[in-house]
Amino acid sequence: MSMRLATWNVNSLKIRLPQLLDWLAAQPVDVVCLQETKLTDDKFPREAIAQAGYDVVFSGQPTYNGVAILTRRDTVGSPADVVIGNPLHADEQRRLISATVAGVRVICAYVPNGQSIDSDKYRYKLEWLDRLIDWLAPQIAQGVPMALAGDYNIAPEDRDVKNPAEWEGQVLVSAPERERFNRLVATGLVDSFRLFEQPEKTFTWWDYRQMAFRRNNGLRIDHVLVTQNLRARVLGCHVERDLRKREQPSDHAPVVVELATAA
DNA sequence: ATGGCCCGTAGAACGGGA
Repeated sequence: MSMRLATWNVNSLKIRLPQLLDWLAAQPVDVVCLQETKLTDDKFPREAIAQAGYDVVFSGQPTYNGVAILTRRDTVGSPADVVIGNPLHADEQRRLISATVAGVRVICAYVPNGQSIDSDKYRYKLEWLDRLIDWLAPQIAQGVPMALAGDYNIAPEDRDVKNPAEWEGQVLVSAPERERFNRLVATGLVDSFRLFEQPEKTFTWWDYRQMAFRRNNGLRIDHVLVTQNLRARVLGCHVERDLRKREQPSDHAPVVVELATAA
């Protein structure tokens, strides 16, 4: 037995809801972490998602950000112990929601983009990641089985970038961001994707411009990190690339992890 | 070519995303 956990930056759930429902109907996953829902809570499509067989918890705001966790009712049940945001970091931006699902602490994260390295938004990004580490590290040290799934807005290594030379020093690949990613890993996490042999040039985001997807000019910036105590249960990890081929796609494709059910 | 596209919210040749 196993359960499948996915993360997907939908870039507006209002626009992407039909694709989300199509995807879940064709290929049901048990847990879905969404980012950039861009919906206030009163506009969240709770009913449509319930009719698809999922419970959902969410935290949104107008125009920007917004996160949600969907759980398949007949396999993993409802999300428990829901926490919105980071208790150590008062933040008006809705970028974090977490819940316990089938014994796993699931953290759904939308890491700030940073815009450019000379921007205030970049400093906010680094600070935000520091506060995330401050919050999660003690829980990881205590042995809480955890999956940190989301849009990290960080390509951890040059092999996660189609054209590293073009990106050198830029936001998404800069050394301080990668240092935060590595520090997060060092608290006791592992990148599910790298537990397996993967096709070269596998990415999760492609710019809408310049036919970037057709040229596979992308970056791998969406990740599912899991605690070491879950490592042996990770059966696979892949990018759901086909969703990026659809009409009116999100610029991100989902990442899906298959996790063996606890013995 | 210091831009190309997509989204929400205005009601803007805009801000933000990445």
